[in-house]
Amino acid sequence: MISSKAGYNYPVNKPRSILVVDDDKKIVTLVSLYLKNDGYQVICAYDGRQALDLALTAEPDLIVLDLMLPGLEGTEVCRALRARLIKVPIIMLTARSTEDDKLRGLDIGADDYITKPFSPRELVARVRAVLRRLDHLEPPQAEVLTFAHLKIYSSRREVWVNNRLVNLTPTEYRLLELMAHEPGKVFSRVDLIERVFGLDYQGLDRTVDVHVMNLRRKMEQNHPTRRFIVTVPGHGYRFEGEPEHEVSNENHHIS
Amino acid sequence: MISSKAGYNYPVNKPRSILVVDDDKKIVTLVSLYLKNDGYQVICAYDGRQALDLALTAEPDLIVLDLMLPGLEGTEVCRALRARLIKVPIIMLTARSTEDDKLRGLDIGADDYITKPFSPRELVARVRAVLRRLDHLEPPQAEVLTFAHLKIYSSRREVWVNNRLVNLTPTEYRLLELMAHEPGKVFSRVDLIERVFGLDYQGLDRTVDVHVMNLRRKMEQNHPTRRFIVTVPGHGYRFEGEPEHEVSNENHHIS
DNA sequence: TCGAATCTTCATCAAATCTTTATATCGGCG
DNA sequence: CGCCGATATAAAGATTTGATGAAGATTCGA
Repeated sequence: MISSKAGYNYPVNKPRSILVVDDDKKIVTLVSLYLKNDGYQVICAYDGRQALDLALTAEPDLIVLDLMLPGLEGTEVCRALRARLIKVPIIMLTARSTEDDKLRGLDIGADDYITKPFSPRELVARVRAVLRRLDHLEPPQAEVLTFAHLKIYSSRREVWVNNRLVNLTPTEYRLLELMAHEPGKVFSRVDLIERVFGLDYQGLDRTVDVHVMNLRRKMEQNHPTRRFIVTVPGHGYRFEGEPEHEVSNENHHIS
Repeated sequence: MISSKAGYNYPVNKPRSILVVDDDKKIVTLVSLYLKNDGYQVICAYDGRQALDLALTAEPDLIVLDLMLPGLEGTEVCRALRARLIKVPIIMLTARSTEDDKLRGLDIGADDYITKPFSPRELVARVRAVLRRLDHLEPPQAEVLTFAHLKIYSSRREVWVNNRLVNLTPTEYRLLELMAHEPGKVFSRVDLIERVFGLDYQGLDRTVDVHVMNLRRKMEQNHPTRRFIVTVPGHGYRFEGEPEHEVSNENHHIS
């Protein structure tokens, strides 16, 4: 399997190979140049069919894949690979920067995306970042947290509410990610402070309130009827992952 | 400072005991104060010999240990305990913050260290963190308390009576959780006050009556024929919980 | 170094919660 | 039956808590 090559035990000295796929040859050439300059071996493909073949036979360590390709769409290539349980990291190139495209890329299993026009330098940086992440293979952490109307992509630290990107500060993101990992669990302000700011934090615990408020405001801007973070009076906050969780004490029956 | 009402953090189950060792009595006193305020039982020692004795006889759940001690060095105490395969978690207090000291502390089997001068709050936070880390390894304590027509989800702080959620105030929840942990045991009003509000509570013990009444009203709204909290005239209250009946299928309605 | 983004603190208000007080109820007992 | 101590209940007042807006402090990158 390809992914084993790109993973944990990969020899440090052997150069990584990267498959670059785009129907625009100029782009492929430019990107190859930069990647080679950074010490990678580069394989090229110019359509989807070719890309899929090479992905399977050459077993690259990473794929840079254009979303729109002649013959076989980039998304199809991605899906086909994932369907075969091939976990090689994929960075999507999206022509337009519509949110739809970005989301589509992440949803079908891409590890990262970058929108055209992009600087080759940034692409190289992202390649490095993705590979580094795999090498460290962080404590097994869900890469994507999915709930009704909410997706959290931890590889990019991105949060999407109702298919729209939410611009969060680092603190807000960490708060949300922490709580979303254990939906329903009540976190006290002290819990949150210790795990978001560290054990040596000196400030007031009321600070959490403000961050939660800002988080709510930003998220509910995209989904006014849904409250993701619920106050538990006297004790703290919790993330509600289930869309239909009834929180009233009215006299109705639960099936 | 963190404004958590003293007593809210008191563990429902058995309080943890912590051995604090330092030759500086002022430090011991200060640390003890903070730990007690967080709901721990504290034992003190002022030299290494005493520390080792107490560690063996009192069997504390955690030790806060100064590195430099008269008589027997902290490192020696630590080593001696580990040599006897005693795995009690140890947090080292190191006077200086040289990398050497830190490493030495961790090398000889400490679980964490903190360098002087330190904030008592940070120490308490580290104590909590170490204990939490250990708890994570153990089979988690009863996450759900289940009785006939009553479920208490402690991580969610939710109480369900007859499959309906009951909206409790913090005090009501704590009262119920405390008593439900020992069904049948009679709690005097003073017992309840001390464990729910803390030892420094100033009010009347009659206050408990009111909370019990509110608790009953809310619970019996969902199950009029059942009295969960029974009065024991002249003594206090006790929780009556029958173990849950056979539940074969979740998809039935209760009428 | 400056400026923008972010974080922290603070003041205020409304709502939830807690405590006290006063009165009602209950059970046992002479 | 009426008294007594103890508990239940309702209601009023006091306190605490959380939401929120805004000001000041800090951080970070250009």
